[in-house]
Amino acid sequence: MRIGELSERTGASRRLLRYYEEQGLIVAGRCANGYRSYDEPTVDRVLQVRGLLDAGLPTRIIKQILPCLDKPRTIHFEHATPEMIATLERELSGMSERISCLTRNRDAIAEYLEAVRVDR
DNA sequence: ATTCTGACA
DNA sequence: TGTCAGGA
Repeated sequence: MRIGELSERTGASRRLLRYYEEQGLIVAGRCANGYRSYDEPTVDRVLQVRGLLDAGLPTRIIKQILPCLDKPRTIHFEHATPEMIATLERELSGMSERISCLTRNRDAIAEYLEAVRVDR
């Protein structure tokens, strides 16, 4: 399939799909006319990448654990390398940090909203 | 009509 | 990431 169909099936814009390819997150073949050509499993790959991106993982990290990705919503740790583990552990700490930061802000905002609600 | 690359008021 | 240009 070409980029247009992949875009519709994954929800990622054409621009984004080309960017993912630039970052080495997905692979694309080329047709005689120069158009990018994607195979079926690429759909899941993109969904997988988007999920990781939404989770806050930077593309450079995703690139490293790409060989562990297969079907949607699953990560194959069978192919995990020591470096990969170390990277993910660092990422885990970072995530926890971001989560606590978000939690603090959420609570602060909730409190503010509550105060506003009262005198209204 | 669809995609490509490069670039940024 | 969007979007515009200039081609194919």
